[in-house]
Formats: sequence, structure tokens, C-alpha cells
Amino acid sequence: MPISLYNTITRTKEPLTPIEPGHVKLYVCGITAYDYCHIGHARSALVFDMMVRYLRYRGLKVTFVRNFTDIDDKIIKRAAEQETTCTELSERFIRKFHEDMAALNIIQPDLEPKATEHVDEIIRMISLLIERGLAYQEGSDVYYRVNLFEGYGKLSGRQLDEMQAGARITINEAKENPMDFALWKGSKPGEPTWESPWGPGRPGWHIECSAMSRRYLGDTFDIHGGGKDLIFPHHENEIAQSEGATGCCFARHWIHHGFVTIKDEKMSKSLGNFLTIREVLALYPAEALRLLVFSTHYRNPLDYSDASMKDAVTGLERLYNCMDSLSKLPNGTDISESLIDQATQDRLLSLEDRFLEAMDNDLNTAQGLGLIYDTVKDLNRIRQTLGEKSSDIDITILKECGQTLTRLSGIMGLLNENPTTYLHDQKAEKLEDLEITPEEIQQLIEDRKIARSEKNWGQADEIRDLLLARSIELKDGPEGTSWHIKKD
RNA sequence: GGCGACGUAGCCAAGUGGCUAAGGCAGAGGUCUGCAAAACCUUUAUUCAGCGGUUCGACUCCGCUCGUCGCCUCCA
Repeated sequence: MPISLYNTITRTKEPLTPIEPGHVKLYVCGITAYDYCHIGHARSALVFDMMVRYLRYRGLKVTFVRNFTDIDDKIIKRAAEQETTCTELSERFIRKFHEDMAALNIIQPDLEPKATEHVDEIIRMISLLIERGLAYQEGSDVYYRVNLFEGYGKLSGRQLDEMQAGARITINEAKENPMDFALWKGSKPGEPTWESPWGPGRPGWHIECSAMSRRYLGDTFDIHGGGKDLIFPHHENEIAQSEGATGCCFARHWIHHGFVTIKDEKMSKSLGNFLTIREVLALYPAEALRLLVFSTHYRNPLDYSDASMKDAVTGLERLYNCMDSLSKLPNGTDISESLIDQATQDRLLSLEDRFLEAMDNDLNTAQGLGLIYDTVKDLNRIRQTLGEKSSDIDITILKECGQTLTRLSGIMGLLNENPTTYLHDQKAEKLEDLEITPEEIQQLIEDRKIARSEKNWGQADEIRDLLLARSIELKDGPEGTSWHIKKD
């Protein structure tokens, strides 16, 4: 069974067949570095992180390139506002980006090229486009002559004449056609500048991706990805530039993920309804954000809210609780018969196959997670029926299934921590917020133990209520009293 | 205005024409307990926005209507 992925350009799911067998070349549009990243950027990073992990899990070699756009109108504007240089600004936010990625446990791309370090390639590509008549110089600017590129609009499904009808009137009268876009912009005083055949200037937006993907992945490569909002104009223009310059097919597979929304509205800088990655990670564990992201298919919109994050935290805890219980399982005592019925055994043993099938189908992580929760339920149920007389066979099945589950979750970057450590750390963190120490709790439990042994229920309940008022709940079990933190 | 996506239980969310419409959260019942809470188990949609059509058969394909969102301008 091949891995099939939805291809924006054909609007169908297609099998992934790398040009070089067994080796996938992937280019993802990264950030424009001028501000902190929001959770929309996190989704993008997480989706491609999962994709790369999955392809590698399936035995494919992946060359993963994700660029930085570090010269751009927005950077120039922001640097001026902050009275700093573009270099300082972009480097600062690239650093912040790397911190965010590390906090999210995102795997490093193989290459992270920056636009400013590839101006030579950019200039060469623009020259080639001018030679081919697809670009023209106008003053100190160079524009792409959109109506001469036959396939213009093929990715976004638009016709040039239709777009012109709705296009905003361009201030720049120099363009032959309002849809023409800048490949090179002459620089104004104080702006970053590179020498070029058209005078001092800087690259336009779009061209850097064409130049850098060509440099590292060749004229044609397998997958090009990014957010849905990049389909037009960014990716459409990249196709025009690259295919115009090389005459070859640019990217075979176009992958676009959906937006993160808040109250069903797209998260964006202009609406001001965005949350940064670091704001979210200050409140919730990174894996909870991963769980939220992967519980929706990557092409659908993902609505972010505190409630959905809390659900994710609960769900993650359920997974870790299960794994923790498995890790504490005793060894099998005798070789009595298995207590696991055949149907359940079959289900457990086929987990990986079913998971891979879901993932092969356009990376259906939501379905994959469903299978994981199914398995957790099976494992918990079996664990409870085992009792004292657990057989080696059953213990082995449980432990092996737990390992499979951890391995598959790892494709989504989940269950990456030791379960006991995770649960302990989460507890410790919450206790800190509650300003109570385990020692204090333990002391009160001891006091209550005495009261209980004297059957002084009134005092025992008083202590329990006292702790409850501080969000600590007690549980009396056969092996003594345990405590946990109350959910809000 | 042009193009596109989506509408599945109280909420979130899978479902590539045919098996009981996954899974999670919340709710209800239970195991445990002096009572209780956590964890765990069980349970929760005769029905997939509405109306037509294609088909032996439709949540799934087609058309229309209603609703939500997105792109067409910087955007992940």
C-alpha cells in the first residue's frame, strides 16, 4: 500500500512516488522573521514534523528544507519601528523561533537556508527570467510578466482575467499588468541593499523560495508545503518563477494545511486574535498542544480554545496513565492460560497495521489517535482482569502492545517522556501553583490516618475537606491513602 | 462579485457507496470506599444541515437551498 497524500494542484489524493526511489525531497515555506511565532506557525511546524517522522518511519529517506525569509517589507518596517537593523531583528526572531521549535520538540530540518545568504542564486534566477522574456525591468525594479506564463493560476484554480476584475488597483503604475509581481525591488535609502544588474536593491517576496529550493533540491522535487494561505499568491508565483526559469515541473506534490482559528475566525496578526507559542506553552505541556493539533485532520480548520486545550491535557494524561500502569506491571507468575480473548488479541496485534493504514491515507492522525485510544481501553480492561494470577503470555502481550503504542505515538511526537516522570512533573508543577508541598500533604494524611483508626470520621472528614479546599483530593485504597490534584 | 472548503451526539472529531456511523471531552450507571473523590470499566446518534436526484444500496456521488469559514491584500 502506497502512502497517499492530497495534492492541492490536482485536488485529489495521489500516491507519493519519489522521483528518486526511496528518497523524498521536501521544501516547506518557513517564517518571515520579524515577530514571535503564533500557534498557527506551531501547527505548520507540527504538521510537517509529523509528516517527516512518518515518512522516515516508513523507511523513506527525507531531505527536509525549511527556509527563513529574512529580508522583506515587514522586516524593514518593523526594524525601523524598533530602531534596529533588519539583520538584528531577523536574527533575533530566528533565535526565538528555534527556541519555540525546541520547546515543541520539532525535529530539525536538514537545511534552513536564509534568503539573504542566497542573493546570488536569486539574481541568477531573475536574470534567467529576463532572458526568457518572462520578466522586465522598470526603473530599479524587476517584475514578473504574469500573462506570459501559461500555467499561471493552475495551483490556486484562478484565471488571470477573473482576478483582474477583483484586483485592487495597484499604486505602482509601472507594472504592465496589475497582477505582475516584484522579483527585485530597488532599495530606498537606509534599506538593506545588494548590488545587482538592475542597481542596488533587494529580492521581492516569493523569489527566495524558488532560488533556494532549486539550489538544494533541484529543478523538480517531490513535495512543497505550507499553510493554505500561501497557495495564492506565494506558491502560485513560485511556480511561475521556477517553471518559467527552468522549463521543468517545479514541485510534484503540493501540501497545504488548514488554519488555526479562534472562535471560528482565522488567527492572524491583522485581526489581533493570535496567541504566541510561548504564551500557550507557559500554560500547557507541549505534548497537549500536539495532541490537539493531531486530533483534527491537517487540512481542516483547527479551533483553539482553553476548553479544547484542557481536553487535550486530560486526554494526554489518560495515555500516560495507561503507560504508567503498564510499566508497573509485575512479571508473569505462572504459565496459566491467557485471559485475553482471541478477538482482543487480534485487535491488539493488528494495531500497527491499522495505524499505518490510517496514516497512509493522507496522514489521518485523527483516526490514528482513535486507534490509540481504542488500544488504551483494551489495555486498561485487560490489566484490571489480570489480578494476581497473571500469565507470562498476557503480561508479554500487554508490554509489547504498550511499546507499539509508544512507538506509534512517537510519530506524532507524543508519549515522548517517561510516563512516571511526566505524571510526577505535572503534579509537581501544579502543586507549585497551589503553594502546597507534598510533605505538608503527607503530614495531614498521617494526622487523618490516626483519626480514621480511631473511627473519628468527623475529624477525618475535616482534614479531607481542608485539603480539598486547597484542591487536593484524597483516595483511600487498600494500600493506604493517596492524593491527587483536583481538576478545575 | 470571482474561486474554494466545511456543516456528523451537549462539545470536539474520524468515516476513499454496502458490515454494529471510530475515538476524545462532558453526562449517566458501576468497581473501589466508613462516606467521598481520582483512576478504571460500562453506557450515550434508527441517524449524518434541509430538499431533490443517480444507484439494488448514499454520511459518502450529482444538483439546489440555508448556514459557517477561507482565499482573491501581508499571512502558517
